[in-house]
Amino acid sequence: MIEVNIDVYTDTTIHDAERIISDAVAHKKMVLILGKCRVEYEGRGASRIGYGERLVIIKPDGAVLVHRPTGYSPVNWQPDSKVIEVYTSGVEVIVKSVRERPREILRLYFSSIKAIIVVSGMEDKAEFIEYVDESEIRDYLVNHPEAIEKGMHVISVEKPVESGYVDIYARDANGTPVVIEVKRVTADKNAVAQLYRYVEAIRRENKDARVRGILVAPSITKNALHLLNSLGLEYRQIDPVKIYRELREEKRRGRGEKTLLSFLVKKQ
Amino acid sequence: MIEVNIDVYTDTTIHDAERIISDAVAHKKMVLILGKCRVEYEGRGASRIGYGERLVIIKPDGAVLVHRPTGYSPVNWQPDSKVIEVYTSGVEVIVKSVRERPREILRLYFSSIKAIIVVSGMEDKAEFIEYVDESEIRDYLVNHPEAIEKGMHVISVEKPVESGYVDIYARDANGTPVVIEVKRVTADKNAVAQLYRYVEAIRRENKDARVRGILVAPSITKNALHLLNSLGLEYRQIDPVKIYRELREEKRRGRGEKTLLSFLVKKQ
DNA sequence: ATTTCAATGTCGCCT
DNA sequence: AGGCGACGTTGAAAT
Repeated sequence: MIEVNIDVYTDTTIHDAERIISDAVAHKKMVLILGKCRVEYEGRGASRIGYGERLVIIKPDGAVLVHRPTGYSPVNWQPDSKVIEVYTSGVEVIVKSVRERPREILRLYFSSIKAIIVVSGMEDKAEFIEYVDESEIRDYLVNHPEAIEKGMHVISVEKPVESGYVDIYARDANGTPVVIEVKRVTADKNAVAQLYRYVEAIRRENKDARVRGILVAPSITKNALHLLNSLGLEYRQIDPVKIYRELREEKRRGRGEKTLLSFLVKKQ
Repeated sequence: MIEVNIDVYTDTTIHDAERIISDAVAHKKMVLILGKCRVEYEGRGASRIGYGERLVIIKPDGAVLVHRPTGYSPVNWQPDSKVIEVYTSGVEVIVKSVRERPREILRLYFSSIKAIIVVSGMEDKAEFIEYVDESEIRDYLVNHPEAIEKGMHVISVEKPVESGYVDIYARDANGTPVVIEVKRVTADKNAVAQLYRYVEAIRRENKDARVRGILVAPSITKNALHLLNSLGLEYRQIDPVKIYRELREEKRRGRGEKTLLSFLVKKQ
């Protein structure tokens, strides 16, 4: 198994720095450089910035980031680059990063280098998961009520009742009213109490005790489930990630139908 | 004079790591952390990512960047944050960054930390200079309308209309109104739609259908050109690099003759 | 403080 | 590879 290895070089000579960086880049390692540099960029745009102390990151895939001491975004960068040349003028260490398509060149001129950190064997295979918010889950369930239960059909969304709003008000296959409360994260006793209040409100409205209450969430705490059961309410598990992917898929499919006119009608 | 100072810590215990990072953040130093972590984000959106080896940057202004081994953009970030808490569960070092307006929380859970680099006294006062931007191209065309078409004369610049601003409002050799939209990069359908909206707005204003629309850009996408043609609009190609050089030349030439008044008259 | 518009936007997906 | 739309867009200028 490969292990992360980190080499730190401080107070190097210009020539050592050139060799160390050059070597690391050649071996597709990640390099961090802390030093004073000026930067020139030319490509889609063109810019330059004089000497300042900066953090430069060169990633194994050729991405280059020049960070100033403040701010979220790099002052200069290269999203990726095929060729990274490292050389020296005798006085400065120069890093030249070239990107094709679009043709862009980034040049870093280091007048002094405080530290070089070379990192090899970094591994990050984790999947980035973006999940949906509650309203998106609710809208998805409105469009796919069968995901809650076969034969379910939606009557209204965000229906106002005494104590708030019922996320989804529906009827099941038998025509029995159903109050559906949606949570994006683990449901707790508060969520159960909320659902119960809404169910009671609808029962009073309908003068009918046969109103079901369903709590829809990715998970539920033990205590909340116990309370739910004792109140005669129900729980349906959903997978937000699955819904997220379904939504993405739907969005993607919908995009295809877009016509010239629909584009023009669209604001901006 | 303050000097840049760099402290590198490797193979620290969880508790030492917590103390070092906490201390550095408190003293508004820049911190680089190389280690294995998972990340949770919640705010405008919500995301999580499991354990992976990453580079985390905490800047003196509270900006936080979580970088994977590849790619330009951080997998998670905080543009700036008022509060950064560093603590430990005994097993993990946890960094919690909170941003107000919009309320966003970023949590990093380090299961192992390979290296901590603390940088203090970084100074970067250099000014970032961008050579040609859209407004410079626009101003160039305002001063050289013949570059667009012989006989063209400018009526107004940044003329406000319903849906935005017309870059250049002009009349051609025949006196016909012309709406000119300038783009510094390849024009796409958005640019065409924008121009079309402005042309329509001017037609309504003038109660005159004889309004020309010209999109000025270094290049245009195939679809955009097709849309442009079907809407009866026109395209003129310009070369930003050439304009950049002309501007340089003019600036150089003009420098000698420049008087206080000529400068004051000049926009911006 | 809010809104609007451009961006070396970047990124991912599709043609 | 190029077009197209979305983004936790970011960032700056104008309101």
